[in-house]
Amino acid sequence: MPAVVKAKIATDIIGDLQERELISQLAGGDELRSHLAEGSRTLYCGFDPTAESLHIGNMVPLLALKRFQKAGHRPIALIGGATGMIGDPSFKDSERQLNPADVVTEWAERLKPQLSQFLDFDRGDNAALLVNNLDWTKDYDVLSFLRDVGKHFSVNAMIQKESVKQRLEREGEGISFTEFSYMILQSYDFAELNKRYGCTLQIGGNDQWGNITGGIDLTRRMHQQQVYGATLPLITKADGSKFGKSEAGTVWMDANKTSPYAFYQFWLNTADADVYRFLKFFTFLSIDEINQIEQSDIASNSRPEAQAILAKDVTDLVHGVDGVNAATRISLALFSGDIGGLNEQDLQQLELDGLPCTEIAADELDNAPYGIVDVLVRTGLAKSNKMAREFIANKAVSVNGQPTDSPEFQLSRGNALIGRYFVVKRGKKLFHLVKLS
RNA sequence: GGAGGGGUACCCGAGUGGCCAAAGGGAUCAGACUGUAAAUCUGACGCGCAAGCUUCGGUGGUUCGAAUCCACCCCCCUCCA
Repeated sequence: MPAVVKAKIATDIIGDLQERELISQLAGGDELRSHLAEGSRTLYCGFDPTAESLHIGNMVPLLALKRFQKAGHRPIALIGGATGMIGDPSFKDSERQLNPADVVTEWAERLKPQLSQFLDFDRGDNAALLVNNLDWTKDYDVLSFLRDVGKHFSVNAMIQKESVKQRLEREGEGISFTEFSYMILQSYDFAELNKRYGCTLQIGGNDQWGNITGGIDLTRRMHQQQVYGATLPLITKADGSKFGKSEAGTVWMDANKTSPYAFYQFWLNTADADVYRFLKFFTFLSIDEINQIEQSDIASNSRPEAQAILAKDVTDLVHGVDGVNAATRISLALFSGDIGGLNEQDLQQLELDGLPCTEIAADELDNAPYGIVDVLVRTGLAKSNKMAREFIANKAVSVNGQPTDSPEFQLSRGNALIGRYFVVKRGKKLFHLVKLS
């Protein structure tokens, strides 16, 4: 175990996180505080490959790692190549299907760049690390594992964990041994990271409490080391709906799954009741700065600025300055610009910037012009012809900035912008670009 | 293995031979109001321009007519063994 860097750590990171309402539970409490105050410590957070991309729900723990790094500690981002093969049962109400091994491998691979972009890997003493728990589990044989690791776990204690209780107690539901073992694997990660890197703190979502305390116990038993844990709250919205979904579904961090524009729009649409909390959760603005924004929004008595700041900051964080520029460019063009007056370059830029786009062969259109109803369905702006007609009847559709009130309206070269573009709008904020090719 | 209860649209849930494309609520979507908020109000919410067509766990059957009755099958829940 590397010697602890004795440099005095100025920031009370736990206090800072608490101020941001980012601490749910602490294992270790005051002792953890002084442990962190004494010097640069190593901490970790795991991310299982359960999808091909991280989503914004994963940002809270990921940013927390970054916050710790900024405070002088060393973060480890762990990819759950092993745990992802098993599936975490914590607070899940039913057994889940195992993902195929090659899929998990592929997803794990995709996590790497997403995790890396947030952390600083070139920062002297507290440069971040990226590890994969498959490295220390894949060649561990069953008998040794059961003897060396399993022996430290009491099933009596494991079944007391709140995270699996409903699976054990609820009628008609069960839990396979496979999922039940998940806790052991994750606990072992903590012990292993403690041994390898002197890692003394694990952070994770609220639902990870049981797994984290499991790791604390195991590390004490295997390595006689006192380690700590902290959980972060589940992000909630004031209106009770689930955080992280837009009308298009999950908001992903992968630009190919959720464009920077859509990402930016998601944050821009944050409710007033949530936005100042979200600034604390998702940005690195100080509490003072956030309070100042809130005060000035209240004082101005008009449209608050907080949403724009949030959207810009978070988009910058995930998609970089180019992403922010693309997103704001589109937003400006669509929401406050004159769509009919966009020039060719603007329109091409909209497409490049990630506005949803559908191509229609131009000669196809010459033979049989597309009615607006068809176009709405084809672009996915309406689910059925019937819906499309309803939208038109409700005056909810416009083409190139011109409201369309007839279902007979047809797209043709004649009414295209620069002869080949249509900006179709449905409702107040849903846009689609149609391009003739 | 025995006894009872249940499976209805995205979710919850009413309906027990025709008046049922199926009450009510939630979610969702659109419009008005606004700030690309919230709240509120209005409307839509299986498919179809329409005539009409396809839905009530599955498959057959009874009937002029079935979500509703009958048979068999599948799944879930409760109690007993």
